[in-house]
Amino acid sequence: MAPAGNPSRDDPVTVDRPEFLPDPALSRTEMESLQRELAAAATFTDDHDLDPATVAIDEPADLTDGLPPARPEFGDPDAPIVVGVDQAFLTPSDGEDRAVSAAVAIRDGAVIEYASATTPLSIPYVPGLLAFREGEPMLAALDALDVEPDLLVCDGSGRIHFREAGVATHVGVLRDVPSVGVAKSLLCGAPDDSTNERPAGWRTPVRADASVETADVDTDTAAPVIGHAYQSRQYPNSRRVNPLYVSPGHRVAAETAADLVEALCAGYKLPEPTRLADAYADAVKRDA
DNA sequence: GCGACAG
DNA sequence: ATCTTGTCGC
Repeated sequence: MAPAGNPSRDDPVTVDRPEFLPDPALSRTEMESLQRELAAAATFTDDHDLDPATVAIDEPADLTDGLPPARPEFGDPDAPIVVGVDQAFLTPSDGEDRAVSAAVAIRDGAVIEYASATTPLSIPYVPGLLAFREGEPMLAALDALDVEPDLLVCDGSGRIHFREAGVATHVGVLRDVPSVGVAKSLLCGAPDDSTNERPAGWRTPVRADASVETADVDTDTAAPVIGHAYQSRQYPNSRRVNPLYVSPGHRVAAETAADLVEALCAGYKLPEPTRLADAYADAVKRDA
């Protein structure tokens, strides 16, 4: 049940904007200036035909007995295709580290395709430069997909980023496809309200702070909203679950990004596309 | 110098 | 992200 392309790292990756490729060989300074140019090319307003209602997922997938089989013939063939992307890592004590990138395409609430790619990792994780470590693996997995995504749901930040160019923005601009970033912790910025003890469904804007260099953080003007803290799940008598940090990747406004992610959540903390991509990445990692 | 930092 | 069993609380 896991048909998966397996492109090698040397296969050229398909992009609409090759000048923004996240080349891991760049210097840190070059990576940062590339991100500034990327942010300038990104669109943080709605430029798509998506309606949260048409991508909504009502029933969570049952993962207790493995991943659900891909059923391309199921559901409305004209519904938007939402693709969740996530990575897992292979760390042999002797060889090189490799990334397992997984993409899961969902349409009308059903999985229609799985695709993955296993690629060598060139650089370590550096906060703010995640796209240069995981960008190529993600693009390789997206290349292995037969269907064309109408929306990308990336694991990590989009506009919530020092230069407003997180991995969701990076991949979205390269492919010129609407994208949103879903992070489990906050990279930068400041929530309007405290995120403690919030009920499911609650959200608050996240505004740029002094660490966001691309935004003007003056005294009199309110700082721009770069994303939202969204409480996707909570327990009745406990306040342990942390919120999700949702931000625009490309061609989606901050408020809409939160609306879309809310519609894609079906009872678990993570939106279904991310949850399935996470499980699929682990599955590929296990038998590899 | 101190702090703070997606996966 | 990853290394990992039991365990506290829905």
